[in-house]
Amino acid sequence: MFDIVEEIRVGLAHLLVGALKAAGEKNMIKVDRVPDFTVEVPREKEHGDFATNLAMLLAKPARMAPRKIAEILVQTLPRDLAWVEKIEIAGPGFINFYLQRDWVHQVIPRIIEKSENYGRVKLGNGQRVQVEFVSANPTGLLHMGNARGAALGDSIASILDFAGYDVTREFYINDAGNQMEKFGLSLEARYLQLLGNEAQVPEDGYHGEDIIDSARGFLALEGDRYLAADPQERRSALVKYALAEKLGAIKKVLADFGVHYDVWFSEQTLHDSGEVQATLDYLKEKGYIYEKDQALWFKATSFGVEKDEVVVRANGIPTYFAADIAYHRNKFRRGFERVINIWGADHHGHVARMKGAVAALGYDPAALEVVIMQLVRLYKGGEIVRMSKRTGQFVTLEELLEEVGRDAARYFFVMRSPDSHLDFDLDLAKSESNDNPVYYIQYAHARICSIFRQFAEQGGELPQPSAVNFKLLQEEYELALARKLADFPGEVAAAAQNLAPQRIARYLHELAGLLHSFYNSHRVITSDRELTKARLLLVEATRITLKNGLGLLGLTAPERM
RNA sequence: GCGCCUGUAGCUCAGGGGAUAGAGCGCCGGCCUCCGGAGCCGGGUGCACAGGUUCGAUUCCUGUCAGGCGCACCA
Repeated sequence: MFDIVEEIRVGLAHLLVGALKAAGEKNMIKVDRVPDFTVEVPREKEHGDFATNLAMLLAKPARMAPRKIAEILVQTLPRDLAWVEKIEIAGPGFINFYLQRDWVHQVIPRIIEKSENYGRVKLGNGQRVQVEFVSANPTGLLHMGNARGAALGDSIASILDFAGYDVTREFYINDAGNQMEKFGLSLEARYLQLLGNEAQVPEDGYHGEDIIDSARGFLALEGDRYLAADPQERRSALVKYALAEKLGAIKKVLADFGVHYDVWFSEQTLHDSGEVQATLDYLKEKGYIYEKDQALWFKATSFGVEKDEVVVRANGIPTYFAADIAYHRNKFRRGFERVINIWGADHHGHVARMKGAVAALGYDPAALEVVIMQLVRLYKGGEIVRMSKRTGQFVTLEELLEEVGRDAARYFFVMRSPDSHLDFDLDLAKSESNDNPVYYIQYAHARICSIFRQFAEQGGELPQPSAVNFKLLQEEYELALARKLADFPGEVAAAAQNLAPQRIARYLHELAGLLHSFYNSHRVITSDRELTKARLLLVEATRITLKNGLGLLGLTAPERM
């Protein structure tokens, strides 16, 4: 563990518990148990480096005034704490710890030693986690919702990896079921139209122009020889061709977006391998399946869900839900201890029954975690752009990448909570992309690199940390910067625990702000050689932290901009 | 009607049981011939409303109001 802040917190908590016990033995404070207190970093730095609410929590059980309790605790604490400068009792009964000013200095050599691993924490203990995200229908292009899911899922996966989990990124390909029928009918209509025939894309089919492109591609390859073919055969050939093409396009645009998967999982294979049937048989055996109106139903109500769900239609074809149950069984059988799905808000109704199904399969429903992200609303020219595939009027991820670029797009999607609706103003993103906060962060990184280039031109080399006196860093901005650097591992842990990449985005923005403030107040390279060395390593530690954090969000850390 | 998410500054949004609630955009005013001005510094009567729990609520709970999304033998 390379988290200084955490070490100090735990250390202070132990000391406080010790003091409470000692006071108890002397009958000065009488309580049955130690309350669930916190040691926190106060928001106001006037309140010290760390503060605890222990005394206030003891007030009631000990039947004493909190400030009185605080006094006793402080007196009982060991006196030989060299690293603590002073302890104060403040406000309603906070105990504030002021550490020796330079405690943060030790973080700098640690960061440089850890380098690209600075910020890694051992939260996951190698636990196997699967993150499934995007999983868009391979019948079209990726839209804004998919893009948000891609940025979120990939960042969550990266953060979990950094937090010590064994992460697998997976894309579930919905290449089976009803939509494949519609896909075939839509392609067929376009194909026939291209050949000058009368044909209509079904109303509930796919009306996007990309379907015409696919039909055109098929036509170029196969000519008109499917004109007279059996319609079933014709559609099958069209689907086979278009599916490969669509999937290829999806893979490519995701790669351009910086998203790479470990596993591409085909729904069809679940049907072909008999896993869907086997899963249904298993549930039936367990008594969770019954027949009604010629359909087979899953007893979701046994798991607190409002109503039961059809798993096999009256026509004998299993539903999407049946396949999804089989898919989740497959996931758990592969040994994942945590299964995380990133879903759009329009799928939230699916969460409860999916968890019910997981429970029915004999797995812990809590092992399935679903991050629901609210939908993206796209604005253009002050008006909402509909993203419906039906109208064929949606902006694709590809277009977004062309217009605002990968870094800006990814940062935009990840900077806010998944719970929050996202209004994406395309005009703003296009016309003012330079104002995007991502550049602010990247600029901090580039600035530091620029200093190093400057220094190298003068023949300088980065010093070894052991040859540097970090205590020379006493300016307010220097200390604030070092202090912020020390927070990084804790931020990674918090982001991982809450599946909240926006915490990293905020952290980086704040860190970059401190670097810019420091930069504008002090020069790194000066005639004072010792101070120059210390500052060079301070900004080097900052550069490493920025780069690691940007990496977690899938953003580049440019050396020049 | 039922369920999930959301109501924080002019706008878009972070944050979060504590001691003085933040950022970006926009607006106004400044920045030393010096490491990159995509930067810095200064300027803010804001936590939807009403109850409850608590030593302490903007944060947790309940209700009301408002917005979004679901509630298929679609996926």
